[in-house]
Amino acid sequence: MAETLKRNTWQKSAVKQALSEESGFRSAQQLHQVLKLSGPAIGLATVYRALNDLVAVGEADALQSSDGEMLYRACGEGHHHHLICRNCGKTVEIEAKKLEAWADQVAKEHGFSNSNHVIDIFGNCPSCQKKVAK
Amino acid sequence: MAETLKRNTWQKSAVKQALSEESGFRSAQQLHQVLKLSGPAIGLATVYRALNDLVAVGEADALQSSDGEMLYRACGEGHHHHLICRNCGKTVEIEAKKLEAWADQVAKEHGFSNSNHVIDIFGNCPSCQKKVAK
DNA sequence: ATCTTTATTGACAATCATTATCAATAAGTG
DNA sequence: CACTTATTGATAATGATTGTCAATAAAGAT
Repeated sequence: MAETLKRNTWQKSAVKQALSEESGFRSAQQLHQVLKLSGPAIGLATVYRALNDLVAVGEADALQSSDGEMLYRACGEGHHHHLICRNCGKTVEIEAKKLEAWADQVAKEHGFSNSNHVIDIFGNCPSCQKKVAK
Repeated sequence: MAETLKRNTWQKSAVKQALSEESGFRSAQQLHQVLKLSGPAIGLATVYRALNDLVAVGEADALQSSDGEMLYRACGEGHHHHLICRNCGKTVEIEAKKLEAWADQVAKEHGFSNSNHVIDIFGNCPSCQKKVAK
């Protein structure tokens, strides 16, 4: 019952803002790098904790990358999906209203509530294809 | 070019069969346990290698569990997606041929090659909804 | 069946992301 | 200001997965 009360720290704010300034998904490690550069020193463990808090409160979405890394993205402003280059990380935003509807529909059909979804496409972008075209 | 030729070993067969005898998704570590019990000693690394081979050849599907473990499942009649309960982890397989096509299509439109995609829906399954319905 | 080549194995070390520890710090409150 | 304790952060610990490399054993050739 005792709702362990949360305190506001500049670290939490920093993580939250850093995440919201990124357009796509970022790993905790990436965010830590960004934060280390653009401000006071911040601990890696703290970044992880802040991100987990954000996800718990629903202010961030999380997904696992194909290589086992956890990726985070600021949540809220209506979400879109991404087409991501496996090589250079370049991302293209994708509109997919139909998919949004489809996802919710499927969840309902199976009696699932509060549905969320993760839809991302990975591939090799044009410029990276040229480079690899040995 | 040089197609590194594959050899048949009892270890590979054992992993393949062990996986096919399981109904759902199993981790490499789990399979290793099973194999250690029901047969000659087999190395953990070997299990990982065998599983990766199976996935590469399309005889197994792989996905990441929410706690970062890689899970494998026998057979690979094309890949499908999942509806996953946030609470108990129960998963429902989803067919979505249209989405497969859509994903590839989108990738092509943007000049991306070798496209992959991740489409998963999260929610609270019926039975978990009851429990939480405090 | 025996020899040869080299893919494969397996025990263990090495990675890498993430979590746990725990003393020191600072947020919120009276 | 003083006090309580959530939070931080440096570091150790964990745990899954991959790399290493000498020893082993497929598959083909003799």
